[in-house]
Amino acid sequence: MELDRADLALLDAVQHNNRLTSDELAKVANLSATACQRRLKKLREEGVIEADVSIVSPKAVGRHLTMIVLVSLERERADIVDRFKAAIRKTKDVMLGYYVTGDADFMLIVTAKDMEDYEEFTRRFFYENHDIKGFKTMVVMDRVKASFSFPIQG
Amino acid sequence: MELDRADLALLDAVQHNNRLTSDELAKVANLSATACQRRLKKLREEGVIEADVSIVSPKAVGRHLTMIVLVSLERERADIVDRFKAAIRKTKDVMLGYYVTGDADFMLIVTAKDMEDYEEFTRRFFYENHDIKGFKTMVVMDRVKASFSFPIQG
DNA sequence: AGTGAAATTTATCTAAC
DNA sequence: GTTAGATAAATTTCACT
Repeated sequence: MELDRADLALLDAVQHNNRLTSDELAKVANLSATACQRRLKKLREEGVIEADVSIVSPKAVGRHLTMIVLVSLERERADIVDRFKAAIRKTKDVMLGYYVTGDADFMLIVTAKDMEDYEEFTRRFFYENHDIKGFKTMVVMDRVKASFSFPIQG
Repeated sequence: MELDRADLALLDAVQHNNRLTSDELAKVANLSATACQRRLKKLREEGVIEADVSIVSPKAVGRHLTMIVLVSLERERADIVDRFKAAIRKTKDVMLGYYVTGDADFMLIVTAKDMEDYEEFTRRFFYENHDIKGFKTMVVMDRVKASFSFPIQG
């Protein structure tokens, strides 16, 4: 899908705040409110906007721990990789999961209520999975930034 | 802030989709639409809901590369750490930034248009910063999961 | 306190052009 | 792409438990 300057301006606005009214969006895009709505509808239909979500404070709902986990598989075979991807997708404790090159095969961001909860997760997710060679956990001390946004037309 | 079962149900709903109408939310929370709106307003004011955003497809706007970067500082001194946190916050290329324990001091998720763009970022962000001992980049081959949500009451 | 129903305000959608 | 009118949703008010 081709994106013009107005589309990019709208995307940049809603990736920071998707509760702006059409009138507010009209100003940033220099367009009418109706045009903005039509464009955003299309951007959602085309998958340029993948989702619209509220970012909930993990601490406020009792997820006091966040972990960065680097995972190495026994073999980087397509079926093994795919099986692990499926496991990531269906496991709610895993917030983010990336398949990467380099020292590790996967990087996960996992939330847990406490250390016991995390340990329970690792038993369930890692120790019962024979495809996994090993994993390394880094405990998050401070979430410095979690903007889920990136430069649009910069 | 104290959260009851209805609050948690609302949070779980909107962390997956914040464009649900109050009538739809009323069903999931077993409450009236008015009550849902009031609760969500308070959850936003209290910071339980930190933000409401659209998740934009990085590829669709030309951010074809995502990198996981593990950063080590020369010394883990408070002022150095704080200065680096400030740099993270003001740098738009950095989507996520965590201060962590373990092998690295920081884990960043960075997007870039292409390799040249990423290299330019590393020069600007890392090589000019004398507090940084080193960094290790892992290229993302597949973003398996990016839900930004976690289990609520589970 | 927190709820829910009705009235008001506000925003969104559906045409028309 | 816009403007204007119809539709729908979010706020506000208020009576209630």
